[in-house]
Amino acid sequence: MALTIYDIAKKAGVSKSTVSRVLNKTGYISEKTKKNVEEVIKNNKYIPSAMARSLSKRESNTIGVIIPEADNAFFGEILKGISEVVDKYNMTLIFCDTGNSPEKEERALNMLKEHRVKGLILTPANDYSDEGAAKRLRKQLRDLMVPVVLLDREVENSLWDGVYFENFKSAYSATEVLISEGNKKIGIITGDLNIKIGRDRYHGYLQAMEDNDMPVEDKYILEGNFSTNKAYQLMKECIEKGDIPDAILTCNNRTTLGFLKAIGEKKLVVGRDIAAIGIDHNEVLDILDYSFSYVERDTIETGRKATYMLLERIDNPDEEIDICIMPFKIVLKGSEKKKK
Amino acid sequence: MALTIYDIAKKAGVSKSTVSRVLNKTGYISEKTKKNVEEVIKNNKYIPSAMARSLSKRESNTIGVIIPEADNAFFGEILKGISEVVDKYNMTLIFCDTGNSPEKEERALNMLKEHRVKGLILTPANDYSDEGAAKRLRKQLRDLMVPVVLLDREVENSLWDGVYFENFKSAYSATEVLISEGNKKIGIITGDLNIKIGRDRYHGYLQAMEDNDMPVEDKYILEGNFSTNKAYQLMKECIEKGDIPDAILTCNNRTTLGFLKAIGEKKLVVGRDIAAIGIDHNEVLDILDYSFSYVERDTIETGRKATYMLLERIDNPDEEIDICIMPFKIVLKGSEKKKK
DNA sequence: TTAAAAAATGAGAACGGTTTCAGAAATGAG
DNA sequence: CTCATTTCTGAAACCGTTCTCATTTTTTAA
Repeated sequence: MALTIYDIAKKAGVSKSTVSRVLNKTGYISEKTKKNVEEVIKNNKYIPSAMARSLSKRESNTIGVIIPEADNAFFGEILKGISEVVDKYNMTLIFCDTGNSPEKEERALNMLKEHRVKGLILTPANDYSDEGAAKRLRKQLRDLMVPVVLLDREVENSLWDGVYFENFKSAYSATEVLISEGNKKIGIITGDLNIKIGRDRYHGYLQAMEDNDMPVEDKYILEGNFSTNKAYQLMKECIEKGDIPDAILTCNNRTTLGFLKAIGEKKLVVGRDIAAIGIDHNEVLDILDYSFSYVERDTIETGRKATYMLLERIDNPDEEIDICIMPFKIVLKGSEKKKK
Repeated sequence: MALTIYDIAKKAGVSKSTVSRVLNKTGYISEKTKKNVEEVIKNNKYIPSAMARSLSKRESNTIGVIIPEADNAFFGEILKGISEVVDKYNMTLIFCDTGNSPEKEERALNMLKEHRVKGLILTPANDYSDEGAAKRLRKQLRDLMVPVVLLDREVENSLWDGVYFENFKSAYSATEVLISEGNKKIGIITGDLNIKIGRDRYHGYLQAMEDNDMPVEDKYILEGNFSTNKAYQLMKECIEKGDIPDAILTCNNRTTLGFLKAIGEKKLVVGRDIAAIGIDHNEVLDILDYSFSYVERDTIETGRKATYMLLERIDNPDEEIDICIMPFKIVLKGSEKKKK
């Protein structure tokens, strides 16, 4: 077994109180004993037990992170940002991937509670739009009894801090770009409409259309679910029906890829046969010089921001709820209009 | 503060020993008290403290994972695989991202030791080819005093289990594909040659060339570092010099992208002006129907495998060292030859 | 019926730290 | 030189569990 504080005390010929003082730089200590104890600690490579310490201090130094898909670059980058700040503050990060399953999420929450985490950063498995499920999640979070920062996906009627993106507005703006470029028949491949961010983007599109007196046609509304494959299928069918819109808004990075796949397969060219703009940046498209306009947001920074907010909240539990909306930027690459 | 086992005992009118028995389903207990205690636990939403439990049992249920770049899809997928198995066995995962910095890595190791993790899955920040640094890492790992499974990057002369890829062989095979397609001047954009996997791939290339009596020309050996940008710069310069090889082997996913960027920028077409094959799959290329041949490996499965090996090792500390080499598969898409 | 065995429970030590308290040693003021 | 401070140190309680014993109660066997 690893050495204990008592072993060190014995070797150094002092009491464990003294060792503890050296360890924590607290209270009075003579330079001589300090040096001596430090020596013994170093020689024996003693590292105190975080568990014992937490137990004794009745406070852990750990935060929990629950995300739905680590293998999605979007969340990978967010995790990176979180990890950066957690490391900076010498804290510990317990990681859980739910694979978008609410059951796994519940298990993860219990596990984090067992570990008495100080706080939690959470992207819910889904946003529990069904009120029963949302209620259940809210209850689970309340039972955790620690600060929570929601990330990317809201939980309606919840009282937690959150870092979100401007879903409605970014879709609205992107749609307006398509409109202002003179596209007439403008369609959308939506995200999952069971998820709020999916709905918000869809509504942003609808609103932009309405505000600009553009007709919204059902046949150009392809109801997807944020996956590459669904988007591909929908777009493929759409093309096969022989009636494609002038322009399309794709609602996330994967949807964009599915769209492009269908387009490519049918030998159509974006920016010639169909205009398009997407939400989310696909780094690869730029690298390949594949001109595709998009709505960009800084994911790594988002992870950092969420972590700072959590730490802030841990220190000030009684401040007002803080919601941070990360800005977006529209990057035009030419795909937003059909060149004649 | 959260409830303790003692609170529950009081409410249930029993001793904490009894509550502990109910909690752990151990020892004798009458059906009646059991039901009663369970009731109280449930009503009060009592969740025992993992720290106190670990301390008492002198064993944690936690493993550590250290990877260099969570924002790299490759590691994101690996993390996904690890997380899956960790969850399956109801364990806890402490996550660290080193950003390829040995200093951060050392801090991470200390932190994990503080938490008395049961085991560690590690992709070293670099492989410490410089013997001094390698020695230091080996020492740090030994000091951890728990099982370690290395992932993707070896540490020379270490005595740890590991899950690796067939770096030499896959580069060898990929190079042979280029050779057998009749390409004469075959070049390579290497990975970081300070890292063993970088060297191994490079040596695989060299060996394949030698075994097939192909001349290796310095000017076609572009020494990269696994990054998109470096590969881009190198390839760009190469093209600008006006003497490009017939075929190129790119040594990882990012290198491939950098290569493609340079190629595209210069209006060259892979499979027409230059043949190429890469190590690592870039999902996007397939989606975009961008025919690029590559060496594929199953990353999520690799994460799972590493975790199983770790758990196995934790249970059987004295078995022989286990090294698992994950298989690779060459997927040809046509880019491996120049169509005349 | 009775003694032995089995079942049920609680008391208390232990895990490895921190922290409060009290006493001893050193220092300073008068 | 004495007394009050200040500095230094250790003893012991505590954190929330598990686990070993010991004790009591119940069951079983003879």
